Amino acid sequence: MSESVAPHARASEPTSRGAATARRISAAAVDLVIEHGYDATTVDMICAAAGVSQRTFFNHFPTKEASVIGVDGPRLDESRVRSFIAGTSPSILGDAIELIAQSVLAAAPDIDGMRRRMQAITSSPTLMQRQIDQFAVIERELAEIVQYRLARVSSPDEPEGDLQAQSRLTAHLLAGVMRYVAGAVMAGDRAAAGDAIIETRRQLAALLPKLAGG
Amino acid sequence: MSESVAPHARASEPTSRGAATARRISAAAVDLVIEHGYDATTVDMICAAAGVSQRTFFNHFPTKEASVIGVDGPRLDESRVRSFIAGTSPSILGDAIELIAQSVLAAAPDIDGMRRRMQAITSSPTLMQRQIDQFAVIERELAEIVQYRLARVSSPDEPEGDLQAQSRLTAHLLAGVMRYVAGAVMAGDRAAAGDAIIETRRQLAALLPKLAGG
DNA sequence: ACAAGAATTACAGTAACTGCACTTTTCTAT
DNA sequence: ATAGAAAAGTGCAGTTACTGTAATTCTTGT
Repeated sequence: MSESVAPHARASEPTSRGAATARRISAAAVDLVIEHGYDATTVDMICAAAGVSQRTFFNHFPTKEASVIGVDGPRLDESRVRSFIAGTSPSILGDAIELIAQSVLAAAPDIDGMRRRMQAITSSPTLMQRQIDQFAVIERELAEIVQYRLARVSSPDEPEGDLQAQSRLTAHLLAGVMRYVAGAVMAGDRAAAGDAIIETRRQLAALLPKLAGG
Repeated sequence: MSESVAPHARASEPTSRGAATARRISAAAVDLVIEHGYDATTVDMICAAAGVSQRTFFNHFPTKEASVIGVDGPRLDESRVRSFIAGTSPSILGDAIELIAQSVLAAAPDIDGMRRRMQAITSSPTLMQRQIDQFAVIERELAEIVQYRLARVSSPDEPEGDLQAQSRLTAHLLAGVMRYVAGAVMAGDRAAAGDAIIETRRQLAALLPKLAGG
């Protein structure tokens, strides 16, 4: 049936038959979106390119968008979370940015594939928006983690409700920062994502005292 | 044809014929979404309730979503922007929150209608997401405004590029804060939106020094 | 080899949205 | 007041994303 199922990029997992076609579909989607743009790419086109029926497409991906950006957003790395909570650096926000960035990077086994996907995503505001939304999913998780760390630098008589509110607030703040980073990277302000993150930490360090009113 | 076009709530503008039907459609949409939920409400249902053809519906609203949340997001009030820039309060973030909140409130002539719309929006995660996206539109505008204010509390030898980056960052941060406020209001943590804003300012004042690393 | 189960498929249908050509209503100039 | 222009509304046909159902083709353990 299928002539070949991509002879390259077979690094770690055996990946069941189903997952293989999912990757084939996703790859086709990314390619077509890069070539024609998101709106001009129909599901039928993707199916034809992947050698698959439309119904199979929707068995693997809930939406056309998902076939390009992926089904699941990034997850926070368990061990990195632990060291974040235990961290003593004065910049909680900076540490959190690092935590997120490292987790995302760690979850990307295929660098080249990720680069292409990024390229496809930047071609459409819709996709960029969804990508950002995906990041927001870890917000709740993040709020919980920040609360532990925040408790250590707070005065003991501060009510727990405040601490919880501040943690949630921090998580939303972080989402804003990540959004800024994403924007900076996509706008090409910085060559690599790593540079953008370092730069953002620097700006943040200079900015926060002003906002807080030093 | 239409039995009556809502005999109440005719306060200020004459509002051309076209705008009137747009309001009729939107009102029908909000009502139906509150009753059946967003997904279970079809465009055809809205059209029937508004006494309008489907084609007319899409002449007034680009999407089904727009008929519920509105076409345009909030705009910043001109005079309030001026006094924000001229402000001397130590909390820039706090002032900015106030600016946004007041602008949004000022743009809502019909309190009861807004309340109903809010109720409809909260019934669906999709709609909530779109509502938040709408807020993001003023981000660019906000970044420009913040830059003027930020320039006054920065050292004169700080490069302008940094100032610009920090302004943009602040705008994204603010988007995060507004998102938090929206979430708090919708979750019913606070009775009124005004309370939520005041409370958020308080939490922010306590939080920022910790994040900055005092 | 064969039965159980997963993967894929065709088919038919719903719902959002668009372009086009047409009718009706409203506004404006005389 | 009335004609003519402009705006608002409509019907229809078509595209595209997405879903349910039931039949069909692999894949795999024994």
